Amino acid sequence: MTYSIKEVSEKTGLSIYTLRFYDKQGLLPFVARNSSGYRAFTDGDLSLIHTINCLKNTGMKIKTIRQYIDYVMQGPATIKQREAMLLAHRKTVEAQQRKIAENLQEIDYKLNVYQSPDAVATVTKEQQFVQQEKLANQLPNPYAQTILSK
Amino acid sequence: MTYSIKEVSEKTGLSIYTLRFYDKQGLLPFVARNSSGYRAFTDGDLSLIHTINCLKNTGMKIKTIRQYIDYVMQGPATIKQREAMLLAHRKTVEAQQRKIAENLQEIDYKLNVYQSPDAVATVTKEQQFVQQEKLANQLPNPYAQTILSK
DNA sequence: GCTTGCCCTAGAGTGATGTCTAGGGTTTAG
DNA sequence: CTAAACCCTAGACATCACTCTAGGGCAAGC
Repeated sequence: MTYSIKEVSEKTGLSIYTLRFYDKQGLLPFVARNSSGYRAFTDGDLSLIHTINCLKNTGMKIKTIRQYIDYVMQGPATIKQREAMLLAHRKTVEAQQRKIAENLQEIDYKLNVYQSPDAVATVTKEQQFVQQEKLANQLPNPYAQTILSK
Repeated sequence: MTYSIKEVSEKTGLSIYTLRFYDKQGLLPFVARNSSGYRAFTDGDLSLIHTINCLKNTGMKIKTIRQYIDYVMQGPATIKQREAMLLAHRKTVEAQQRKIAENLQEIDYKLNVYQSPDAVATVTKEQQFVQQEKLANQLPNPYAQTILSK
């Protein structure tokens, strides 16, 4: 049993264009063709495409994914190299996660300000501070309206 | 006290090019100019650039960040809108985090296979499965070497 | 045998986010 | 007063990852 590109598109959520693009980029050297030149995807192919998707979704570049796939196509001899690649990638993904978590905290801090009952007062105070700062350096007031009553 | 674009570049890690690009995109309407037309950044500006960076690093598009900054420049009247924007963004960031965590688990699963003492056996078995599958559908063997000894 | 709905390739186009270049002005130390 | 090290703009160029178009082939139902 094999799948057409349309079926694979529906199963994976990748557009037909994207699948062909990946093939052109050398990400799908394992996908065979039938007698009419149509791509014939097997279940094993789907599993590899799933792996490709994982790497892509965690920010790995297509060139790097191709390197990984090339190793896979060379068989068990390249297990060490694959391990090294995934370990390196794992580190960048973890760093990415930490960064996102940090930034999310800052966003939450902002949200807390906006959701507090004193939001208007806090924001007004910030704005006044900025205006004083600009004034002190003889720079124009960047805000639409001036709120300067100390 | 104000900062030059180079100082801000060093403080934020954003390149001078990027800072100017952001300005062109309307992200820095609050940055004033001195008598020579040079940008003069204040501490308040740095704080807003920090916020912009948080939003950017969590995947918010420049257009959307500009909308947020536009609200900020309109003063306390737009607090509700800012809150709504950050809440919506917060949801997408959380979804993003979940997706990354999922994908990382799959990568870890692969890593476990590669790091196991039976790695060669496991990988060889996978490869044999794929080859059987291709054979069963009269498709060519995608691997460099054939390992078909049942 | 003709229409419909697939499939193919090559290559052009798009959108987001920078990055750099050319050409020119400013500031400061010697 | 000049060299070095900044600053500016406009706009070209680059990169990545698609997305689409043109032109054409194949397969199944009426």
